[in-house]
Amino acid sequence: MEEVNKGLNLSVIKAFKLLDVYMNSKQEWGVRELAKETGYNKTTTYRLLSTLESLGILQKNPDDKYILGIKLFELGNLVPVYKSLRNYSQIPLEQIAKDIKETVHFGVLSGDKVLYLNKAESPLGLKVSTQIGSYQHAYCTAIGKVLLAYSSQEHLSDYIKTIELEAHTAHTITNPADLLKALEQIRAKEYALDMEELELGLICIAIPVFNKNRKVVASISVAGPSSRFKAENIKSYLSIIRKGASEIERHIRDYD
Amino acid sequence: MEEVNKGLNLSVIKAFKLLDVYMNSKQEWGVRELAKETGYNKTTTYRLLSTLESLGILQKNPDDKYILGIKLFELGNLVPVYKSLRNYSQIPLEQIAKDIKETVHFGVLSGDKVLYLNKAESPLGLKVSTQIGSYQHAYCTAIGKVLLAYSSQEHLSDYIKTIELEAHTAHTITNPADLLKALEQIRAKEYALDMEELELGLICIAIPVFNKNRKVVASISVAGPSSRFKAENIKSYLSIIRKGASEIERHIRDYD
DNA sequence: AACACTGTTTCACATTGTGAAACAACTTTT
DNA sequence: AAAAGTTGTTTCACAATGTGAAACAGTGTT
Repeated sequence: MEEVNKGLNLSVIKAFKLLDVYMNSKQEWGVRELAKETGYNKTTTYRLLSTLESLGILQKNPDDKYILGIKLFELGNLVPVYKSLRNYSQIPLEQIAKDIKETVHFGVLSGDKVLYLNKAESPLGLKVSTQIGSYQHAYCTAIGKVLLAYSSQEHLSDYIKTIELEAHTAHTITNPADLLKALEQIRAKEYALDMEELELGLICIAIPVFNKNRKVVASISVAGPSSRFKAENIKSYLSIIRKGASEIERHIRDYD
Repeated sequence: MEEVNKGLNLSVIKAFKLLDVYMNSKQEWGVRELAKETGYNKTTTYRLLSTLESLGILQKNPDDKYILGIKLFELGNLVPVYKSLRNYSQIPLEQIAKDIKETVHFGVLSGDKVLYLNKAESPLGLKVSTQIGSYQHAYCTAIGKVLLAYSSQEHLSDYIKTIELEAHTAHTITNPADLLKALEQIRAKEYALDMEELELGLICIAIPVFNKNRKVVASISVAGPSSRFKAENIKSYLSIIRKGASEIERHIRDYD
């Protein structure tokens, strides 16, 4: 229909493209609404949605809108990829969140973006809250910059070539040369700062998590409002995060 | 092919049936292996797997076996169903786990089974560890018995009629009349015990979580080895769990 | 060298999915 | 109260799409 989808099952592709729509926007969709969004015929959309509903992948609201169903939650929790990372990070992240009283994130580089695998939220009312399983740009987050700093030379040069460094705030790094310089500093200091580069008022600090071959497999960050995040705290924050990181590292020594 | 699947998309159904196989057993499957398991033709299976792989729903191991992919993890984390329950339970569960030093589970009744929505693990080495998103029989778990005890009369009589009360240990309740009597006691005491009914050496205690209409929407359980779980602790455990439950109840008053 | 496994491609066949249009059950507008 | 919007759902003729036996192409084992 579009390109050369050699021998792939078109219906299945369509079904998942329907589910994909839920990633970027609303939680509830009607038949015609989804049909317009995807460009599929109403009837086709209707039947795919009915099928997904019969499987529990989608479920219907009282007002006939479709939302993502429990079966999908269930399947998602079975995914073994990064599972050890997710499991072993849980308790250390909670400890860090408790000690620093800010939200802690744990992520890996998936393609060109940061994938958030786990988190532990700040006990305070004003806090950062991110969706586990969601993605964020790498160049304007502390986690992302750590992971970029320690990724391979080829991946990095590919990244620089292809990525549009979009300004999210006045502090976002938008110049490739500046980004490379920043990454070099991160490698030297073994931590990254995000000083309101993604969002005004939001500051993050991140460090790498190594496996036994000193390959960086993930990154931990602490994120909080600029009102609480003072320069004099960085040192103590780093030692707390590093303690958590080495706890994780102990368990994932063989991770690759 | 099987019954009257009025107008449903067969390819999509097959694709998800392939994913379903991952729920009950292994994490890695080859093409022919999955074909045999599902009864589908090798070629059909191969093409469905290729399609799912191209979507990131599955991914291939170095040895050509398929495992569940990140995309599925991502989609699973988007599911809004029970999301508020999951979110608001996190911190109270952690607090309970910290206070009691045993693993804490949080679940709802989904169909005839207990669906585990969240957990907080014991800080100790010897501990219970359950897969979030997984299911367990209701009649032989503390959470399940609580949820059954507070479910509607119709649902309960349906349950009793259809469910086979299989003995997992010598302590499992296998007689419908005994189960009904046990549920009655649970309603009277507002908590349930599982004295090694699912697994030898495993003891659980569970209480209901109410919404503002006094409808039970979930249940919290504490699970630990019989060596640590003494009768004299029950009272103090209950008060700790109840504190957590009321914390959750405060947030989910309107949940239905 | 023969066998037993994998995953993959081919090709003739018809089952299966398709989409315009009609329908039914609703709100909102006239 | 009628008309014009919505919505989800069903119909039906048509062919595109998915199917599966068999052949192929790799690996590892006997």
